[in-house]
Amino acid sequence: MTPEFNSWQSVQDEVLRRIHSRTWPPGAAIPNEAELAQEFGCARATVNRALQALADAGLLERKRRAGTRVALHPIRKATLSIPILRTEIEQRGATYGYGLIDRRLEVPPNPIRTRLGTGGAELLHTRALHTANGRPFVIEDRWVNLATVPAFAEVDLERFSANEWLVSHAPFTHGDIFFGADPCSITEAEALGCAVGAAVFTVERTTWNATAPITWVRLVYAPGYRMQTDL
Amino acid sequence: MTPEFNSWQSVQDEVLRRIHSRTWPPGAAIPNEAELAQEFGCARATVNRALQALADAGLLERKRRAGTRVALHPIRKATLSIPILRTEIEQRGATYGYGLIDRRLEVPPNPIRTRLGTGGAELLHTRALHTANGRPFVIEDRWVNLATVPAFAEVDLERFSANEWLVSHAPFTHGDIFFGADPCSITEAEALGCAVGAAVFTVERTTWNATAPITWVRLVYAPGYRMQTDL
DNA sequence: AAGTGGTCTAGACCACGTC
DNA sequence: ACGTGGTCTAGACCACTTT
Repeated sequence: MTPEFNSWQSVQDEVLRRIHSRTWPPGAAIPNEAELAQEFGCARATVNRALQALADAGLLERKRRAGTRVALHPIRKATLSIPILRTEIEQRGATYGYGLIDRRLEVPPNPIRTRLGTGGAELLHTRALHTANGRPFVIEDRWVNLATVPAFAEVDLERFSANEWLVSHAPFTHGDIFFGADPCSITEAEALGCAVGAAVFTVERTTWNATAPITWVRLVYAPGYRMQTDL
Repeated sequence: MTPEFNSWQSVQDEVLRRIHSRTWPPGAAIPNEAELAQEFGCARATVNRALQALADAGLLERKRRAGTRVALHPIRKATLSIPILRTEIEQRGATYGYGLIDRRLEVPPNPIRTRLGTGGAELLHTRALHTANGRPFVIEDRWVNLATVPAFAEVDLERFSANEWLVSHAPFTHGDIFFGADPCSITEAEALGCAVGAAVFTVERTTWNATAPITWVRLVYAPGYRMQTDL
């Protein structure tokens, strides 16, 4: 007798099997939800849930009226979780440490001013070092827009990292993030205790609350750092 | 009168508003689905859909019996789409080019052999250069396990890149991916036309089909490359 | 115009984890 | 043990897009 597919996961597994076995080759249209529901002996909503998950994963392409097709070039989507730095370090089984390097009110250089759109206003510029087992792990170089987050001016940055405070007190609605590789500058090399010009992994993140810019941060990881995720 | 929340998106917006306005502060428990459904005047399934989306986004933490809480440290999840290299270059408005550098059957060095778990077997080692507007963009250094993908042995790699062929012909069930920054080696510098030791962004990806290893690939991007995504 | 996916509803049962 | 989220169902209406 026909096996039963009474959970959306089992439906998803079966659809995956047909894609991998090329029963439904790349580019082909697959039966519509109603037909599949009948074949699988379940409700259409269950099929919908399964297909939607596969479309999110990039394996199917769905359009109203046009139906559902197997993606020609399955674009894999890797999800990076971006935890606070303390958690990132502790998850590696290391002891977390933190120290403030610098904190001053000043007008940011042009590229940052432009990205944040804060014009000629002064922002709070903070620099800090996060350590793992006492060894330099990452530099946090940050500009905070006090016009959006006035309470940040009062935070005792000797004790709490800007990273942590902002995450729990200044929710953002959207932002962008860039990953790259750069040669280590002189001041960065000094803080990280590595050679000038060494290849370092960098992250630059800008966040907004609605249209109000909150902060721009550049993270410079010590040489050898790798960021990982599963597919 | 009470506004109506008859779509899961509007429910999500309202919940978001309450989180941002700290009506429901970080760490607090929020009413259960049945209560919210009644308050919002919609079905519980609609509330469920909204809360589930927010939990996926890392803003809520849900546990059976324990209920739903606002996350203390909202872990942002950035999703990177990993397209085939041709598309990545064309999306930047550049002309895509491709050239095979090398192709030979050999036993991989120990680290790669260990990662793939192929023991002392020979794998197909290919090296290729992908160009944007004729300028070196990324080196693709790849080991393919012919035991899993025998058809790959017949592919004309002068015409089709390994990247593209594998994506459409060798679906993988899972894999992992590492991002890092490395100093450019001599051979890499030669292919990319940059200085030896320059900081380059690197990606290392391993993929399996069930338990069978398919391929290991290292991508070395030309200096200055950045990977971007939105939050 | 018509067919497809997208979503909502009301009710039900279940799995899990906390109490 | 029991309350919570997780899911399934059957039916319905709607939005979109292609024909």
